Amino acid sequence: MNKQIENESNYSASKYRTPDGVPADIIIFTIASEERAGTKKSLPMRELQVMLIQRKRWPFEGKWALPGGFCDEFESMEDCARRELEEETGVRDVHMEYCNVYSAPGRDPRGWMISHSFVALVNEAKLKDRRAADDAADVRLFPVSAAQNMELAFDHNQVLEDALAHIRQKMLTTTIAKAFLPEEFTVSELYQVIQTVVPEFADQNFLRKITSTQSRKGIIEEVLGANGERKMSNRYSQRAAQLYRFTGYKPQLSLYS
Amino acid sequence: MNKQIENESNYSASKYRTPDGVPADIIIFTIASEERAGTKKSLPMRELQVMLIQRKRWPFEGKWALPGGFCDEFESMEDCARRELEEETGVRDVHMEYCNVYSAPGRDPRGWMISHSFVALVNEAKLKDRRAADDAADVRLFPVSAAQNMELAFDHNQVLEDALAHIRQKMLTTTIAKAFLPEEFTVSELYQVIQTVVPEFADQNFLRKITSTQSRKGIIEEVLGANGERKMSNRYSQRAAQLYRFTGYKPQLSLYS
DNA sequence: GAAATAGTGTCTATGAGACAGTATACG
DNA sequence: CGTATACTGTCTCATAGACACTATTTC
Repeated sequence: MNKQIENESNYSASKYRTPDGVPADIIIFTIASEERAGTKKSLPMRELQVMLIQRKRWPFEGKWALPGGFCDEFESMEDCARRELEEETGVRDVHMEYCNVYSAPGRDPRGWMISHSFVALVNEAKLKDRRAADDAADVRLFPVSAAQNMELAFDHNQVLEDALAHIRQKMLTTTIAKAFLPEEFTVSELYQVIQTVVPEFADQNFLRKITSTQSRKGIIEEVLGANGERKMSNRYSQRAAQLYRFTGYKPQLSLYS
Repeated sequence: MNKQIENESNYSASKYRTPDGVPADIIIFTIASEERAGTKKSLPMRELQVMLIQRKRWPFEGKWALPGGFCDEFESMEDCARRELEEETGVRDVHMEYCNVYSAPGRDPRGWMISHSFVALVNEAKLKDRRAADDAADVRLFPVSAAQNMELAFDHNQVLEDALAHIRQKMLTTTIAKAFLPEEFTVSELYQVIQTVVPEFADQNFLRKITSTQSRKGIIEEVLGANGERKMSNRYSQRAAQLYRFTGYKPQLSLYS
C-alpha cells in the first residue's frame, strides 16, 4: 500500500520508512481458586494464572504467546487492547492498564513492530462461563510460574516479567486487589489475593491494621445489611466473618512523610 | 515507499495499513534556582521548568511544542528519546523514564502517529553551559505553570499534565529527587526540591524523619570527609549543614503494611 | 543583637510487631 | 471435642505531629 497523506503543505509521511505495525499485547491475569480437598469450609488455594495462546502461523508457529493484535487507524492502543481482550475472553468492564512499550529493533521477524503491553486483571468468576464455552486447546490459562519457565514467542518472556513486576508493585501501592475480588469480601480473601500476587507479603496483624488503623481507615468499609446490622459471610469459615467493600479512597503513599 | 518484508511464509505486513510514524516526545524538566535578592546566604527560590520548542512548520506552525522526533527502524523508542534529548539539550546520562503512549485517532494532522512520551529530569547545572551556547529563540525553558496555560501543539497540553502527575507521584515514592540535586546535598535542598515538584508537600519534622527514623534510615547517608569527620556545607546558611548523599536503598512502600 | 538556617528536647497519641488468648460453628 | 477461621487483649518500642527551644555564623 502506498500511503498518501493529504495536507496543506508538502509534508508527506510516506517519504520515510514507517513501522510495519503497532500491536497491543495483553497480559491477562486471573486468580484461580480451588477448594481444598477434605475440609469443606476452609480458605481455597489460590494461584495466579496468565492467559496464553498457541500460535498457528509463522513466526513462532506452535509456540505459546501473549494474546494481542494489531491496532488499526481508527482506534487508540487502549481500544485495541480492549477489543483483543474481549475477543479472547469475552469479558468487558475489566481492570486494564497500560504497562510498557517494546521497540527493540528485530524483536519481531515480521518487520518493524512497536508493541504495547497492557495488563488486564480479570476476576475468575467473569471468566468461568467463557472457559466452559470454548475450552480450545490453543487458548489456555497457565500458572504464572509455569509460563515463566516456558519459551514464549517473541520477547514475551520479558513482557511477562515486566507485567508481573508491574502488578506486584501496584498490588501493594494501589487498590487493584479489587479487580480480583467480589464486590463484598472478607479480610482473609483480600489477604489471600495480595499474597497470591506478592508471595513475600506477610503481616500477622493484617486484619487489625486494615480495619483499625487511622491512616488506613477508609480504604475498605464494613458492609451493612438492610437493617444496619453488619453483614457477615461464613463461606470460608465456621465463625462468620465481616464483609467489606472498597470505598474508592486511595491514600497517597510517600517515602518522605 | 513500498514495503517488502521478506520472510519464510506468505505473510506480508504491507497488506495492512500501517502507522505513519512513531515519535517520541520528551518532557524535559529542570529546576531553576535563583538567589534571592538582598540576603546573601539564604535558600534560593526554585521553580520547576519545562523545555519547549517553537514549531517552524506545519502543523501548528509557530506554536510551542514538546521536543521530540520520529523513531527510526534501527533504534528503540528509548534510544530515540535519548537521541532527541541530546540534540535538544546537549546532555547525556540523564534520568529519563518512559511515561505514556498517545494514540488517539486524529491526534496528529500529518497522519496516524503513535507518540511515546518520556520524562527527563535534568539538573540545571548540566544545562547551564548549553543554555549560554545557543539561547535560540525557538528553544526555551518555561515555568511549568506558564506552559500549562499556553496552547501547545498537538495534544501536548495533555501530555504535559500526564508527565507532571507522573513525576509528582514518583517524587514522593522514589528517589528521583536525586536527579535534581548535586551528588552531595543538604536536607534543606532535598526538601526544597520535593516542594518544588510537589507544592503541597510539607512536613515540619522533615529533617528528623529523613535522618533518624529507622524505616527510612538508609535512603540518604551522611557524607564524611577524608578524616572521618562529617562534611558540612554553609552555602545556604550561616550555620553549616550536614551534607548527605543518596545510598541507592529504596524502601518498598505499601498500602497494607 | 537581628537574621537565617540547622538542629534538638519533649510531650502525646498512634501504630508496628509479637504472641497469647477468646469466639463461633461445623463435623 | 477437635478444627479452622475470626477476631481481641496486651505489652513494648518506634513513629508522627506539634511546638518550643538551642546552636552557629554573618551582617
